[in-house]
Amino acid sequence: MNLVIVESPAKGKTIEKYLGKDYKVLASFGHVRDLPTKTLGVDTKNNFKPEYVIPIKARKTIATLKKEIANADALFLATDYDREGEAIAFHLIEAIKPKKPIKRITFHEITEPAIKEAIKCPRDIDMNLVDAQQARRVLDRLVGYKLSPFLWKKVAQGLSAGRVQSVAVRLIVEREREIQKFKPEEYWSIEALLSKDNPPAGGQFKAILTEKDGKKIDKLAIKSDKDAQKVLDDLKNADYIVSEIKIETKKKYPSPPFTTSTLQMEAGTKLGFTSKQTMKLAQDLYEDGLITYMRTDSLNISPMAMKAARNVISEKYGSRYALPSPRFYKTKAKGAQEAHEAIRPTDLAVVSDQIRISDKHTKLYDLIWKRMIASQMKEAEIDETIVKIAASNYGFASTGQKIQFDGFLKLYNGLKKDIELPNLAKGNKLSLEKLDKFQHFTEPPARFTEGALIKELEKRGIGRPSTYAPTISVVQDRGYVEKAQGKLLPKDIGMAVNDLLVEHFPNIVDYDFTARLEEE
DNA sequence: CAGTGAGCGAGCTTCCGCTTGACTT
Repeated sequence: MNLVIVESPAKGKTIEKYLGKDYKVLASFGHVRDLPTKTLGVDTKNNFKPEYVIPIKARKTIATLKKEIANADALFLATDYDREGEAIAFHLIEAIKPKKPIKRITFHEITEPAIKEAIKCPRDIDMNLVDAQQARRVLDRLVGYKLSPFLWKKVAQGLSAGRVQSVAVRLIVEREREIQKFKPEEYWSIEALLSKDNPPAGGQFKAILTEKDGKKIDKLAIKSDKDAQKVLDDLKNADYIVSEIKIETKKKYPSPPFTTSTLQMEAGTKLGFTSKQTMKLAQDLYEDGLITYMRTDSLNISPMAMKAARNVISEKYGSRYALPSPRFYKTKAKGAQEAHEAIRPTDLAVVSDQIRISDKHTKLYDLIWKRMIASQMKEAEIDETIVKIAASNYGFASTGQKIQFDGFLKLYNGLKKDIELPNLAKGNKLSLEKLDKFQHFTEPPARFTEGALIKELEKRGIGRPSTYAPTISVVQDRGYVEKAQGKLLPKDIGMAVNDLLVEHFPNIVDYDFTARLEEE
């Protein structure tokens, strides 16, 4: 018998099924050793040597694993293929001290061929990766456990600061200040309602003023009612003549399948779930074997699932919606480690009607299913007609849109209505039905929603899939930030703490601190 | 002699990232 250790018990069950009776698969339930919580646990005078303990929660796990390894011939460490996973494998050895052969194996997807292949090519623990994790851990501890007491002394008991949470607060505080100092700027737009001469009936369409004396008019160029009125006066006796018609076929491609961050964002905007709620629902779906792992930064899809998607698309929507060969996506997220697949249904034949846990589970599953299927559907083709219209020394433009082929839009993000223009030709004379001026004001930047903040953190490489939702919670629990109408805004204490940290520890709350840490 | 207050020491809070139950509301 061989013992295989993975991080997640749900994953373990699946893998055990693939490996058969010669293998027993157990879970470590995440990390099994960590720095002590009560003390710093870092010897700053001795090359920052970390002191590790086995947390109470992990003691039972370790006891079980020790017992099982005694009966096993060999130990396979199948923790995740990333920095934390490598460290967990290392700590498992340190905590168990197995007297059996140890093999480290890795895979990017939980499919039978991937697992069987992994078992065939074991390797040693990569100590460089382990050391990178230890450095990350020690640094986070030093930052968190040195800065937090500084705040207890200067501001209030129980406050906290850290590499990730303090930057999150900073983003929210600085956005709020931008909004506060924002001065709205007035500007005007001019819109003509036109129709084709002979016959005048029907075929009306709108055109926007875009040019003057052959030059583009800046959006903010017309600053007052007086300026706008002057344009209207100038155009009093103008003839409106079609000067140019351009038709372009544009392709619109589907979004990639979900990662943790995009799932949290989309479930927030489309379903109104908080990131915490989304993760809880996704966890349930995962534990029931309905979706792949939900804490991931990878856009990869197993070849088997690609094929399955193609079949579903051909069957449900017709083969012209299927792609001749699979579409691959590459992650743009800084520091992505891609230990898992993207988030997708494990069996694409299961549709949301069959999910009978709760209404919310059904909705989230439906979103994941559609996003996955759409990502392998053919792109949409949209004909865009741009009409330019000359009116004395001014120029107007109107854009028409016609969907030639809906492709993935049939399933995801819906169809926008066609914008119809009458049949026009260069030189056509148009009659003016109405000429209007509209007042506008520039808008301040928007406050962060949970999703927008997660997107910003991910873009900067700050935080990981497992910490986005907890980070949003902690900045609220500390009283730094509150949510109003779904938007995050700083409270006084959040602003005060931020200013103090920026003043005394500018390099640590710097937006690029994490990026530099990763590089170095 | 009761009440007040200064002074002192002990004990508590805290990070990020990996994972779920076992708790409480």
